Amino acid sequence: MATIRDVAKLADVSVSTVSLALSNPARVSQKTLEKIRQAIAAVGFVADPLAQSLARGRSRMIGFVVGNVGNPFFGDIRRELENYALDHEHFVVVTDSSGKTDRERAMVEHLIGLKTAGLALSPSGHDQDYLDFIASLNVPIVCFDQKVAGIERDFVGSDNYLAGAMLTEHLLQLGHRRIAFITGPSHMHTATERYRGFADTMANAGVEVNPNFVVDGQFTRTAGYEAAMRLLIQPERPTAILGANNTVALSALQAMQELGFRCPEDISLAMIDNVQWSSVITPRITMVVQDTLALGGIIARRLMHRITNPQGTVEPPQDFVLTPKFVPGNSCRRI
Amino acid sequence: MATIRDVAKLADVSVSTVSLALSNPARVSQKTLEKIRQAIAAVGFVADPLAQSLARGRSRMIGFVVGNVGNPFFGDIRRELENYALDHEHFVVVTDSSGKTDRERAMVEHLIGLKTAGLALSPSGHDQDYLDFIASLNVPIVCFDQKVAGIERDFVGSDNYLAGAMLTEHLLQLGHRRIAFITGPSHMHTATERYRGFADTMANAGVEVNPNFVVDGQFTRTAGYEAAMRLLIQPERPTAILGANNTVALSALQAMQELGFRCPEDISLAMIDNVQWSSVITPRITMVVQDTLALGGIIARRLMHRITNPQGTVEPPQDFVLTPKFVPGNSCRRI
DNA sequence: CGGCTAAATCGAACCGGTTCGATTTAATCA
DNA sequence: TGATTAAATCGAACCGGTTCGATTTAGCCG
Repeated sequence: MATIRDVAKLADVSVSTVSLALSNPARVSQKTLEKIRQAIAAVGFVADPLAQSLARGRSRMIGFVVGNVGNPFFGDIRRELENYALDHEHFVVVTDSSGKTDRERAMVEHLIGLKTAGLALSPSGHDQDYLDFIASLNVPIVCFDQKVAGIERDFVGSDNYLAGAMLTEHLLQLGHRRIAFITGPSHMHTATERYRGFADTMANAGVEVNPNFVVDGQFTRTAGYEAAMRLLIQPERPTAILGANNTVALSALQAMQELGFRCPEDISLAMIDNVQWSSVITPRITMVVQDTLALGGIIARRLMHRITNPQGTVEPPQDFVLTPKFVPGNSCRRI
Repeated sequence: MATIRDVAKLADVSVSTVSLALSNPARVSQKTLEKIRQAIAAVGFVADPLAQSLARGRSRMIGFVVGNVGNPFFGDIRRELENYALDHEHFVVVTDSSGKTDRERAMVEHLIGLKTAGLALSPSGHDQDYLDFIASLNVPIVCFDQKVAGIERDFVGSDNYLAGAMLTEHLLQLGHRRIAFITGPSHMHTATERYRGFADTMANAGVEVNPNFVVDGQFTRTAGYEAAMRLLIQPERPTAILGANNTVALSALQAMQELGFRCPEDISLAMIDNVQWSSVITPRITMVVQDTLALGGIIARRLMHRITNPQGTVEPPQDFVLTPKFVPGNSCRRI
């Protein structure tokens, strides 16, 4: 592999001039520039990104840290970020924490070690130690999806309270009163906000929530399935189930099917967040979806903005909260 | 951030001794080792991975390159690889080419620039230029999923011919004769093999394939949908559709539903490869699935083996081909 | 044409490690 | 106790760039 010194030798200039020509061509004379250009082409020089990063103290990589890259929600965001980053000569490296906080932290540490230019992070940690860790990082970071109290960074996400409220209102309008709610982990902002939206809307309508109708689905398939089963075996069953995310809602659908309940004839179902093949799932689930492409775009622009504008003018962290959209299906019936 | 020189100074030894103590403690005396240990703890030293990679010419990163990280098939493999890699102190960076060959190449180049220890690659390229490029890389590479003729590397995948043949035989056994096949891109090994399995099995059974019953679904949603529509508007319709992968098959299901065909009453459907929420899709599609966890495990072990055993004994590339598994659903009826 | 300034170029130090031949120290044995 | 050898440690070069103060060159003016 050709190095910058090979180029310098061939072009008969100093190494520093070659470096300068590469980073700031305007400051090098025309004929020198031309000599260097030819020399670069002749030896096939490509700058070593590792050496550059070491010397500069910054790389051109952007770290993307999520709990599950397989989730299409994150997939869309990743794609948007990646396209935007590539346009700006940055490179996205994706890491997946599998939802484990300690692994997430290890990955962030690793990315920091790589001197990444910036981080797009969907944080799952919430203890003080983790918050201090994030705060200590001197790198542009845009958090998304999960708003964690105590992290003073840009945040991009959806109005989760509204999402929960919208679906609850919809079910109330259809005449449902015995509405069950499958929640997510209590330390997750999305989970608690969606639940708040549900609870407040029920209260506002003067409908009391049966405590047995609120079950924890952990946003996972197994816990969601179990939670749904607990709902379905009660003597007085709910007439509608509201899943706080796609995973628990579909787990509920599976449980319903297995026990022989029909949806929506026997029980209505609604969920927050889309899923890849929603159009071929019977019934089509009524849902509230996030504008993933818009979210991805905002994350990308905000992060690149932070990266390219050094901390000169210390812009305070900002929240970007988008309104989710109601997408009717045929999984909710009027009663 | 503390450097190795800080440690050396505090421990009152030379920099090279500290480095040696870190990489090969056995070659350093007990008391020196202890001094160094304490110094490291005192200054909070952590080796800079960039500097290490630059000096060593190799990093501890493994590149994972696929066309779509969102595909659960790749997701499972990624997870297996990641777990195994972390156990061996390596770090997986995931990149997604979005199925674009030029982007895939750019990403591989970038990963090579990062001096990755090894690559797990599901190649999409196939022209000679690309093959030469891959051949020129002096890094352990394990290819998977797509077997590309001309790439002399370890390969891990499933028996796709068998997968196509199994489902075809199943449909034949149920009495189907007018079986349609939605193919994938002709340059993809998985697509052609699956088709061969279908065609051979039909021929062996003495059943002629209606040329109008073989349509190209490109393994994508839009093309798959279009292909399925073409099948469904024919005056003499197929009694069964075999999708060469999950995407085209589900697109076909969607098309059938939209036109009012019932599955399996009107038309049977079968597919190769699982999909995340197959259990809640009605009907449950009869399919042949790959053992993704096993594939991931083999890829991981093979790659780490290549990484840790330098090319001393130049083991020839090896193919690992697993047998896929038949998973009955209720999307195929006897006629 | 000398003097002054801006532009162009250079040299050396630096980023933070690794590596390896050279040197010092310690252990072994005659 | 001195010679021999192995073990421990060191110093300097190196990986491949960047950076910045110093030096050289060029351009302009009086």
